[in-house]
Amino acid sequence: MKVSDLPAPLPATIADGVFPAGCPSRTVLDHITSKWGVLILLSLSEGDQRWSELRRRAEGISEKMLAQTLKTLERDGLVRRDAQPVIPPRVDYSLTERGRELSTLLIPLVTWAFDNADAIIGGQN
Amino acid sequence: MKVSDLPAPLPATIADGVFPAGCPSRTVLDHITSKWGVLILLSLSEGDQRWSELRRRAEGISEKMLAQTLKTLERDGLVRRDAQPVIPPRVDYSLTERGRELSTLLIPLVTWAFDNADAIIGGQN
DNA sequence: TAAGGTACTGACATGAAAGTAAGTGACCTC
DNA sequence: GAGGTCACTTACTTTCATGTCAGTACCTTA
Repeated sequence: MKVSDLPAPLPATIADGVFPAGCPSRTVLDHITSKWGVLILLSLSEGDQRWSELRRRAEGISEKMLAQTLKTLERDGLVRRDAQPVIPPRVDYSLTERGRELSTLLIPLVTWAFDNADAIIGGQN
Repeated sequence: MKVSDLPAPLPATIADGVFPAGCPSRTVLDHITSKWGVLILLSLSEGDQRWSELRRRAEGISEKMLAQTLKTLERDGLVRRDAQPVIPPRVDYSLTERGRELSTLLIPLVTWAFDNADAIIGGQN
């Protein structure tokens, strides 16, 4: 094993503690690691999408959860909502700069989960 | 259903769809993005730790949740449990190779959340 | 005339996740 | 022999995330 294989050290604030309860970072972490949050962010990292596309792509999501998750992500400044006043309605969702930043970190994680899923779940007798 | 049963390999499958409901990768993702799972993995990335140390560092966790989370992570092959038959008992927890791999992906994410938390939460009038 | 697409919202139900609190066993110290 | 330490387990309760379903407003296609 090489030294370079070791994980990068955590910032001292995080390392010691792990980090405080009730800290905003916990809330943010909860949002971005939520069941549907990850999926939405990932889906949008592929490009702008409409409500109905997201609904299809985040397989299994209910309309209520889609609305709720999008609202949270929008409030967090990760997703942009662009409603056009046409009939029938057309609403496009896209990542903000911050959202794109986040998705670049999320992608390796999800890719890893995807690659290791069989070994992890399969290896449990 | 196994991930390896899916038609296309990696980028395409994740990109398109986002990925299937009921897929093992969703389960794995749920484990590693769980509220306490992240904190435990992160804490252990700093080095081996005992039960009581983890309890302190993952601030706010109950004993029940600590036990449950550790069990899940152990089953997933991410955490190693080393119990010494001494009195009083001493149990050391550490990351497996797979766990260390994962933590290298988790750290940038958590660091990002930490760095952006104030801007995200604060920016919501 | 009816059915379907589009992007939602709101009321209600439920089930899983999480918290609370107490108990356990083997020993050691006071 | 009372109380403390350590690493848990178990039973019970509460909270919250999520699901289900119905409704809205307007237009298009069959």
